[in-house]
Amino acid sequence: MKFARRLTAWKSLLTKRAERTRIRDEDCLPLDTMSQEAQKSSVITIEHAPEYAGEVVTVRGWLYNLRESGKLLFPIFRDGTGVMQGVISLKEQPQAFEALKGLTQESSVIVTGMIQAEPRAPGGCEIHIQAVEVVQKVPESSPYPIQLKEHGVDFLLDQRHLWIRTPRQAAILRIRAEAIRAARNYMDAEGYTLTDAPVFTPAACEGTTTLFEVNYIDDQKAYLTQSGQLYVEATAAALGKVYTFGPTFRAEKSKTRRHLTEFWMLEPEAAFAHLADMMDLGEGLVSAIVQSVVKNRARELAALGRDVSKLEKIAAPFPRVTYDEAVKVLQTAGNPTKWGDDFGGDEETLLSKEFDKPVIIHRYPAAMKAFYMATDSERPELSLSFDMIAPEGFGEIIGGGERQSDYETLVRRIRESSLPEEAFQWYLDLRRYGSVPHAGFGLGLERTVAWICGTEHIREVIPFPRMLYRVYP
RNA sequence: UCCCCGGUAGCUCAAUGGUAGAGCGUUCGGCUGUUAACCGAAAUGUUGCAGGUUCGAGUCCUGCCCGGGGAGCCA
Repeated sequence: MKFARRLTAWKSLLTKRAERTRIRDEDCLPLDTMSQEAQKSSVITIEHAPEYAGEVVTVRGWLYNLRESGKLLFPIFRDGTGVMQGVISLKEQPQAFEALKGLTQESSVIVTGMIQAEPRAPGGCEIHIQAVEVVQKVPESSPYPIQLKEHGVDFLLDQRHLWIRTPRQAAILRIRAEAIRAARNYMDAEGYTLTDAPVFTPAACEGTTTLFEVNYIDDQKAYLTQSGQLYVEATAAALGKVYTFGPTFRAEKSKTRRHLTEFWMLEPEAAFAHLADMMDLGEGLVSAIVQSVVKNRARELAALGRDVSKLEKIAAPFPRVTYDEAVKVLQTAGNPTKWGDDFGGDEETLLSKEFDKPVIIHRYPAAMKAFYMATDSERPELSLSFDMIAPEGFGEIIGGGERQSDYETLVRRIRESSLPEEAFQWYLDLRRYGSVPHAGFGLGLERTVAWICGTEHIREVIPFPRMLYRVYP
């Protein structure tokens, strides 16, 4: 009902805007009218502009801001790779001056001019404009809604399709891409094969209350996956060492800065692997991701104002404490946690503040972990599980452990968890036909990227966040 | 589901129960080195919705809607 109401509101808002935004023909220039200057000069991206000092080049992008000072204009252009200031005087370039004067924010432009080092310009160089082609002028009657000033969260999320144009958001999305690339490179180099888990599933992997139910063909019900875990166990028995990387969905009624209803997980699984192997893999993976971002996305981290010295310290090995020890640490710090309690956000933050690296907590009580988790043979009340908590209070980024490989125990755990046994027959086959010890984990991409970027809220690190009561745009 | 905070111009926010305002953006004018430029002027309102109290409600009361933060749960 809430969605329906909001959708109606959005539709009327969009209709109103469309009425205001009728674009006139004279606002647009066909691309074949490119000036002779533009046709002669080489097209470059702003990130490489300093390398072209002294040369005449063409930049294609959008007008980010325009400062006017009489017969002198200072437009700032952005092209997705960065922003660069331009300068133009009425006296020297009257035609281009008129084209730029009064031009509205986010109008699309093709600009030709000479790159010059300029200490007074943000970024250290600027373009002395010789020719401008306005590809599309944003009409004054409906100016670009996002200004160069503070905005509220609700407004920005409604404008997410435009918000991602701002330099800060663009930097975050580039860091996300780098994190994904680094993670896949690391997993591939470790001999893991990428396999994909289905998005439609017949039953729950985690709790049943957080499933998104969808109508499948012919009145069947299906559910959006909460985790690729069970499928990756099957492919591990087929290929040995595997991982999935894809979206997962949880209908948790959670409104916190750490939650999305749709988020991406990287889930490795290896046959004949044990808890310690996965803790090693997890710290190696996280180190590789962080170091790759530090090395290849220094500009973006600087744009975010991130303290890179904290990230530079992130290298394996990470500190490891058992659940038993963690409870003692918390109690010593005056926290009321008792043995058997799960750790909430406060407890995680308290524990992570003890270290300047992610901390691994292992061997949680079996009662608080999922049905497929193996138990410690020496202390059956403990599970062979581990979590990795990010520093600086960014919360749990990895959860995993060794899987229950015994058929009878697994059947009993499925019954105890009130899960539909028939839906898990294929999964139980993995214990009928050549069951082996195996282990894996899930790494939450957005929480990891949020920590690396130091963002206040996880919603900024995914292009189009899906959250409780928000599926637009 | 529960607790706390909020909803006023396109945006960010003001406004002892007593004439709804400012800055930004937009429009018009000025300015040859601006840094979210600056200076001058103009236009812009169903104060989330519905009731109630009152001579009078943006302000107080009740209900509802919407959003934010957090708890539980989780990556």
